[in-house]
Amino acid sequence: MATVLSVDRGVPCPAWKQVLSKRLQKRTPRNDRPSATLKDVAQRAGVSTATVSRVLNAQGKVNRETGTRVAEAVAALGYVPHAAARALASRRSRTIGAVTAALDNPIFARGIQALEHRLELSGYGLLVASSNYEPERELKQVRTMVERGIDAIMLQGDSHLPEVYALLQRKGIAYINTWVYDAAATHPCCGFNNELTGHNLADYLLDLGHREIAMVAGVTAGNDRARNRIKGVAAALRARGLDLPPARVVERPYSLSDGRDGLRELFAGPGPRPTAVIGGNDLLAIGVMLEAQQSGLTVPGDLSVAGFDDIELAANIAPALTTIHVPVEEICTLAGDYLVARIEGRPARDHVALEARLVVRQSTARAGGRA
Amino acid sequence: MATVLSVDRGVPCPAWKQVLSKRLQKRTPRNDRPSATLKDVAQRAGVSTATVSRVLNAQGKVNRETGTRVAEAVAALGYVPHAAARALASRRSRTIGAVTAALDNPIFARGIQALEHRLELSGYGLLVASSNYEPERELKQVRTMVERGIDAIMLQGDSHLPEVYALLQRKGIAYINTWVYDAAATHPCCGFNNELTGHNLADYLLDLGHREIAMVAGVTAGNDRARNRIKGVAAALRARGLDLPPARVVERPYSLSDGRDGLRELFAGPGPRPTAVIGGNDLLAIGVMLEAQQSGLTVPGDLSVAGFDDIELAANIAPALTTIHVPVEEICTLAGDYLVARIEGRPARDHVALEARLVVRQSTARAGGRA
DNA sequence: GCGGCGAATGTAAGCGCTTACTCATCTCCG
DNA sequence: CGGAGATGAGTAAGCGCTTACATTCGCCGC
Repeated sequence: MATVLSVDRGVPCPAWKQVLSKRLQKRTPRNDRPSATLKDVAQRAGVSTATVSRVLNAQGKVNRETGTRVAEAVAALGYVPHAAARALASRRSRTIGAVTAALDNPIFARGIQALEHRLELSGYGLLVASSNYEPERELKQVRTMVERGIDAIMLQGDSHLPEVYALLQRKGIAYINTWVYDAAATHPCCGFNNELTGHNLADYLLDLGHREIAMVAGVTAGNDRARNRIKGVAAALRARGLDLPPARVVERPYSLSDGRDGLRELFAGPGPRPTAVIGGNDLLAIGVMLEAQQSGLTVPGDLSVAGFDDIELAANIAPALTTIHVPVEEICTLAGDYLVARIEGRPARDHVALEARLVVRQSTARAGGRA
Repeated sequence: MATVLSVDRGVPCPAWKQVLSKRLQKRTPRNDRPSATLKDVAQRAGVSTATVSRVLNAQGKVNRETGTRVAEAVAALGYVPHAAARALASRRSRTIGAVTAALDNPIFARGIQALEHRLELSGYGLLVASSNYEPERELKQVRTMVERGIDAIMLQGDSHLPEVYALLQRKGIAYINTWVYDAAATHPCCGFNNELTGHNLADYLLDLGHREIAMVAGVTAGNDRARNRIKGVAAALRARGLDLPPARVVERPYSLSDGRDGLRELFAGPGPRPTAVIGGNDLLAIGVMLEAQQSGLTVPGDLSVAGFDDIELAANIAPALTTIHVPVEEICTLAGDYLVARIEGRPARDHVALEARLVVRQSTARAGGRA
């Protein structure tokens, strides 16, 4: 399709993994120049290490003048505390982990970014990993994060391998499931009711007169959110005496091309063509929309399309996408609030509900009516 | 523009920060159930801690049978090594840092994800932070990462505050600048020549007959890549006796709406309207394209648009975007290779050039010709 | 004038691991 | 058959901090 034209000039063209180099680096032994330690600071300031530690940790209890002297020593020596030593002695690493399904879905990336901002405020670092929606991999990642001594961890969804919960509980590590809300959940969570949003979105399409509704859903294996969204849609249809047969639900990961691909499969299916397609997330929905348009259909004239998430593109593409707005920054910020509170021994609400609202735009219209 | 319609049902609708809770958590003292330590494992296996350590670190030197016995003890106790202790004793944290400009630009998120994958293979964790293109903030983040004991760090671009380089060098921490390549650079780098890609892209448009070329560039303050792309474009124009006056370059962050906004400003400027606009990255370019289309222009008929990066959307949107394909996964994977090699004392090439190719698609056409 | 108290600081015991050394066997040759 | 060299395992000294506990000292009330 796309012509690839190299107009490169001057720079040699190395293939993947072929590289240029100027010189080889010699091994730099760690430990080269031993950095200043607490002891050095203490010596220079003429106090004990305990006092320096107190100053650094702002525990009050220190004479103003002594504090100043220490601060000067710290500055003069360019002293940088050694986190591992601190973690070992205090049994706190001041790092929090987050395992996300996929960083390359912008909605998740935004969440991670929001969490990082929140944690930065409280002086925590953020260790990330992406599980690619594979539970086994998630477990492994949680495990290595636990080894790394994270103080708390943010998870996505609530269907995790039992070992994940067991490990976290055994180690007394605070955790929270995000993107989901269930008042009756046994685990802390912060998010919204995915099934309900699916239900609402389907209701809206039904109200527009659509009867032939299909979905390009996310892959449900190990993904409770995808599952629940489908469940909600199916329930809404059932409530009106309609059905959501398997052939009307195709599962795809989460890219634009997955969405395009999904629509082609739906159209190849048996029975009447759907008049409305719900994407399991905006990327899928937009993929569906682009595929429809590029195969000559108009949206929403010939096909209504809706999604979940409300990524930036949803509001900007033409036609703008009707979708469920997910307050991802809020979810992750609140999750950060929760984790920090738990670490620091403050009480925290462990079931937080946020609202994911339907945002009607131009990609949906009455069934049958052309635009 | 967009109607917001709440069809929420059942779930109360808390405003941002308003939350529901089921019960308050009691403080869980850390240290609750002291986890098994090396010593416990040693005891159970009837060996010394040194032996257990050797087994865990696969240093050979251990009898097969002893090894098995230790492994059993580890499993039986559910032993998880304590990374901080390990880091303190070995002076290696097995974590690497990455500070990116913005995680919510999908191209960067993909890079981080690729890096994480690479590091996972070698057993390293990834600490992330996003600087929002603010040098001061980057410095602060590098500093806290250094405190956290990262073994190495990946940076974006090559214009960092001198304190950043100084700190890293003083601490003997390996680092690499990504997204840039300069054979003569004093710092390790892995990427491509941004100026050259700007030059190539402009040449291509000039070859199509465009003379009125404008840019919606990234914000240049503290961003060498944005600066160099502009520089390349300007050089190409100059080489053909043309000019790139300040009014023809507007700077915007990196979102779709920034792109739309940028085009409006360009159109409001003096002189003839540009016939081709280059976006400082694909998000900006696509924003430009959407704005043009939604204000009644056709792309590429009335306006040619091109970008940099080649995000997934570029190939899928209509018309598909002509852009510079940036091999971000390769860049970050190679950067990971480099950092791991340096940490482990292996030699590594410290100037790696990759190619960023022009990919011609449908958003550009001959000047004057409608489609 | 003395016991007592609180504030400011020092002392030192670890936190859980790695690793340089040491030591005991065992193997293999001359 | 003695000793050099391997090999496998143990001993113990930290790594750089935090923190419980001890100490010092000035000051107050009676």
